Amino acid sequence: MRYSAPRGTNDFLPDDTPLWQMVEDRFRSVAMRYGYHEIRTPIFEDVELFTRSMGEHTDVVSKEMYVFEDRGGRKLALKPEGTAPAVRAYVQHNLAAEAGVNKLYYLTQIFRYERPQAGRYRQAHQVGIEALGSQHPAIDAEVIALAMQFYREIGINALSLVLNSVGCPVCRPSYREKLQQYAQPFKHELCDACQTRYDNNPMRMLDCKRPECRERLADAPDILDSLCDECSTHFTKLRGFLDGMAVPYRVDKNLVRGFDYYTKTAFEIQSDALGSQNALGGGGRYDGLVEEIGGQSTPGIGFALGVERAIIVLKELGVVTTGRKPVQVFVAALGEQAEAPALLLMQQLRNAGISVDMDFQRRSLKAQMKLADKSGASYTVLMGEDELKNNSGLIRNMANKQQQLVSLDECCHTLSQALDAQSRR
RNA sequence: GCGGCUAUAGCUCAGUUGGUUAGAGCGCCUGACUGUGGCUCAGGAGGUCGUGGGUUCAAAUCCCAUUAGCCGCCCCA
Repeated sequence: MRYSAPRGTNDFLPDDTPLWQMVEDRFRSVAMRYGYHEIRTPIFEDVELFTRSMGEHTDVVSKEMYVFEDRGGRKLALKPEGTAPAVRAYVQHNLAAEAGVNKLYYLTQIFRYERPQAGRYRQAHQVGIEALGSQHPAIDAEVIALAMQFYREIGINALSLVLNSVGCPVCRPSYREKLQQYAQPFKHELCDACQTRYDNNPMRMLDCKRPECRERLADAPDILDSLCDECSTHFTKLRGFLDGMAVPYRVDKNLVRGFDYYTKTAFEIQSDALGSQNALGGGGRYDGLVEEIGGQSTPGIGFALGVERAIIVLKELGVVTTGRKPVQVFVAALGEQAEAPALLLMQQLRNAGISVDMDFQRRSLKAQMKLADKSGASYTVLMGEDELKNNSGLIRNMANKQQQLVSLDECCHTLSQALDAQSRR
């Protein structure tokens, strides 16, 4: 029997992982510069955490969660998103007791039972942040700026930032009613999905992609005209901050986010390099979520960005190099008597912080040189009969073929200096 | 969950109207160079033709099912 990875999951092989590491490293680096701290939460949680926070009528909750019961009868779910678990941990450990705003970042895997497609997998990776404890629009602006800076630093510039406000419990209900009233006369002409949305979540009709629905709803009431004073002021200030920071964006009154917990600010980052999965990431404010999960009423805002999608875009743009990282030194040992000295030298080099590899298949010198070349090593140390007679190794500079016989005691020091000089260049 | 396209070597792909031992390029191994990489040349290894059934004298090729990937819908990261 030959096994393969389950549907919708991926193996990331040594040629892939350096690119992933680059993306992850730069995300950490940007998040740190914005004053965020890493949080790690379990890969599974109580099912209820997600049904309560995201809303039981959302697709993710109603038909995409990996739900299971453990041997103790607990109803659990593999996490389908990162916000609810982070907020749960925030409440559980009373992080609110800390001074100031809690700024958290995470890198996580998420699980959703969906039909796989490029950029859409059953096990996917997200990086995200959550800022808890401020309702000031300045934090919204900072969160959005962070996301855009992250993309810039990994090498993605051609993006559109789409912005909207989805209101709050004060103004949203009346807007929903307005929308229903508006659509009521032609409700039966909308697609099946929209007819369901009409009842469950009328705002979702607005981002329907069907041309017929779009046309019918083109002149629907604008949520931005229906915002309460507080939401309206918040949105205006946010726009002012973004303008001030020179973060370009586009307001789209039809942008609606998928989960129920969003309030006020909603944003999405899109790329043309992706197909129908054109959202690289998105986020928004969730001022009611902490309370919903059982904490003190606390405002919050965050985002989640899809790592797979970012990597698809990077490859599409051709701005990145893939492949393994080179080692610095390769040791070519000839014959059995060279094995022990070779191992010793490698330990010395590694203790000195230098990456080293050798051949472990007892191959010919020629074959070992080929491996050395493939490994990307800057230097190869040849240890054969002649060298060992003199208690030495022959250090070969792979770039210019210059060779130098150096006593084994000096090899580590010599290589270390040569590599330093090289990296300074 | 719905509709469609695809599946041949590690990778990218050829494979005529079904017709003997299924090919190429790259990669891998060996040698030319018995202790020296990249270039070149010469050899070589490697394939249950995704899987299971069926039609046929004969199937990589036609039919059905199944699995997986991709495209659109849906959803979203």
